[in-house]
Amino acid sequence: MGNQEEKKMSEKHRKILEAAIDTFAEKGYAATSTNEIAKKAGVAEGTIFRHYKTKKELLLSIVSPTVAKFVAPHFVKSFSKEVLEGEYDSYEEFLRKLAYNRYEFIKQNFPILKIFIQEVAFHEEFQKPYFNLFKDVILPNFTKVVVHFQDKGELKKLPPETIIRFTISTIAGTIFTQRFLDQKQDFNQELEEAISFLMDGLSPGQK
Amino acid sequence: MGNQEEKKMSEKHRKILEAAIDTFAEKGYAATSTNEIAKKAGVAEGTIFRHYKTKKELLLSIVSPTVAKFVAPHFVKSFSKEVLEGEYDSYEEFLRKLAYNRYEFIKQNFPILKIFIQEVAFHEEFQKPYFNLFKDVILPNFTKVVVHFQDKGELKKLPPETIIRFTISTIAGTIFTQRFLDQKQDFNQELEEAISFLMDGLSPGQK
Amino acid sequence: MGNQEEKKMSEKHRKILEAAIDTFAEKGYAATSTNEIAKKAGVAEGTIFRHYKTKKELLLSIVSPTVAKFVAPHFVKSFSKEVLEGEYDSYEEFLRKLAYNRYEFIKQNFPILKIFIQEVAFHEEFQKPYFNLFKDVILPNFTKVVVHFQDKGELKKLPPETIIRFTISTIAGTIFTQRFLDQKQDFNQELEEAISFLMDGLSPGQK
Amino acid sequence: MGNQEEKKMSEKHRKILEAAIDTFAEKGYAATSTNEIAKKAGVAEGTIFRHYKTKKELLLSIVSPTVAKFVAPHFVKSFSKEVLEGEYDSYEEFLRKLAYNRYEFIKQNFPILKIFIQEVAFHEEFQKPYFNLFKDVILPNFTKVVVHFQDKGELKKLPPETIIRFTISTIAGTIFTQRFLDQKQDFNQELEEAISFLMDGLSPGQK
DNA sequence: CATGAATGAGCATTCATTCAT
DNA sequence: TATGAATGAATGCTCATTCAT
Repeated sequence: MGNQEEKKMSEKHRKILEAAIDTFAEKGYAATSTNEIAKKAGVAEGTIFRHYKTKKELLLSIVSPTVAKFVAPHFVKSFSKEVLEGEYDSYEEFLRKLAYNRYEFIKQNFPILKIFIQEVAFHEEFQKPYFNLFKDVILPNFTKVVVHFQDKGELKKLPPETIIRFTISTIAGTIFTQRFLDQKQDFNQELEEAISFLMDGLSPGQK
Repeated sequence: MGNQEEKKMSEKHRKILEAAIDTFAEKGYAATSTNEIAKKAGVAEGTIFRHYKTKKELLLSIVSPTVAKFVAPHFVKSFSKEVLEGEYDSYEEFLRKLAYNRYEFIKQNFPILKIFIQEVAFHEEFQKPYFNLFKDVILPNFTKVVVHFQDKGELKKLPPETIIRFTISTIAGTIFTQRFLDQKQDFNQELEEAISFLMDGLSPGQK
Repeated sequence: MGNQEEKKMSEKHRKILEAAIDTFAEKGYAATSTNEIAKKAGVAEGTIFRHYKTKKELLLSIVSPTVAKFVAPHFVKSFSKEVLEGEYDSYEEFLRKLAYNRYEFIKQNFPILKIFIQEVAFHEEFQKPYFNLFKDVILPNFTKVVVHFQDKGELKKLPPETIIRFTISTIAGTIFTQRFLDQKQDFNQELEEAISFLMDGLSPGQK
Repeated sequence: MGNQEEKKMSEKHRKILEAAIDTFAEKGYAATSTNEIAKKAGVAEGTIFRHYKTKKELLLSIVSPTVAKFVAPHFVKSFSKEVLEGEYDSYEEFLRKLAYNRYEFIKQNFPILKIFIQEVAFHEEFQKPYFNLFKDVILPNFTKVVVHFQDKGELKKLPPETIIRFTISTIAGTIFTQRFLDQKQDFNQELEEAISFLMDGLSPGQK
């Protein structure tokens, strides 16, 4: 969004992209016709195919870069000890940074992420690369963080994937509720409740 | 599944239903053609429209009863004090029953529930009734349970919806992980970990 | 034309075939649109595709059986000596039968053969099978005939393929001229001239 | 080919022409897109239309001059008696010159002539002028040659068009076979066989 | 209840051609 | 002269739906 590639685009090209995002998000990829996108973008239908060979290529060009960016920032840098100790004093602080950061990104790229979530089940092109990214990059790095704080005695000695699962479930549930159900609520407060729920549930002290 | 309505169905009718469920789940409603369903079911295309006026009616007839059943059993009976005290000795026991029960149901009706989750965003016919069911029946009854155990001192004095959210997030996350990622894991053990995480996170004691 | 397969066809199906033959012959395969065929046949465009999966399948279904029949009758039976001596007293008589027979067939199937000749250069599906049929069936059998009459002293001792080439060129040229240039001429007379030209050119006597 | 007009052409213009000839010959005019020509020529699609108002004009500009040249040289000069007696001692010598000459031309301009033969049936712009050229120039001049040698007693007293037909059929058949079937054969020898076949078939002696 | 031929609107995509740069 | 983005009509083909049998 608003990144370098879009700078080089012609007005019409940008309009096509916007129209496609809107319509894919609203009605789903399969139920959106190129005719509809063209009309909404104010261009001829043929123009779409000057920029994208197929409708599917249009979908990929919308979804891929944003999802890559969504997943990347916190985890692609390798989590050396310095990074861990320098950046996060506690698992609680790590959670807080993670949650706020992802929440902002979701707020700004909501339609594209919605398209991804809707379509990922139906397009193999999506499944493999992102599943691998998760398994090979995110999960190992996330695990390092968890082990680090388990070693410091801040977290229960559960399997790291289990702790990760609880963390992601709780934060995702909080963000999801905020977006879809009670958008008027104060997100900060909800998030702090989620964090203290998580810390209570994951701390070894009370066993 | 195997309920009364299906008993009355002709062989061909049942085949149509099965083919539709399979294909909708695999490729999505919009990307599935009635021709494809007919072929997979071994019937003429016209036969589908003898039983369902439109393709959408076929979708609704697949999704609606199952989703209703998914949502109903635990919550449709009004949760009077007797029910509560008779059936659940603790929030932990309630959780355990809830989780196992829902897990079994999901396992048996997975394709249909997948269709619902994929399509709910695109069909208003789905959104209102189920949103209302949730708001007017499930949430109030679930709230009664939570308040009941808050009164007994088993749960933190957070807003009940917050507790409900943590509960659902954690259990849904556990079931989801089981279904999609590590299907070989022992579900019982994972669920017990989730329950004890939840109880630790939601109990007032350790503050 | 008017054969068994067509008997089973619905009225609309037959109309599609007729319209396609007419239009392919008149404008060429690539320059003919399915829309045009549908209009000429008085059916909906979709109807064409109920009967033929693609436009190309329609072309093949028109051309293949007729060309097969064109090529087959004289040459598919293996030309044993009995056949040769029983059926043809002289090369001249063989020529006469061949020419009249092919001429009748061409007259009756002219548009389809025209389509074949126009399209054979562009569709590999045509080239291989018919080239092989020619090389493996027609040429060897035709060669037997020629050698037979060379042995009887009726034909020059040229390579049989050369004699075949002169024979085909002359007869094809005669038929072609008749069809395209002077259709009012008497074909019988032209053919007899061609035969006596051929016999004069191919007989060993006058060397 | 390499003539005056092409001298004045820009590099790009020449590339367009070459690409168009190749592609028209390979796939046919109607099945060739201007986009494809542009890509093969390494120019922008618009550039084609700087040089030729329409795709059809491009076709005409390719085919017309070459076909005109093919047909012209032997016959456009009016065949006065002096020409006849000066240039050709016998019908046989005339045939030999005609055949070698046309064969060389065909060899050098094969793709363009192929395009012409494929397309002549579908474009009226081709049919009339070349048919007229044949009828008004070639046929009368060719007839003069035939009559000349009939008067000298070298040829049968058949109608001249019949003799012309046998001549063209045989020579065309020889060239065609050489081009399409057995390209390894020695053309000279094949041609001499054809000529002696023609002379035997057309000489009055043996009647 | 079941068929399958038929429909015509709609689909993604390609086309020859235009035109501002 | 050459470009390449843009067009809108046309393309081959698919769609959900209808209906006579």
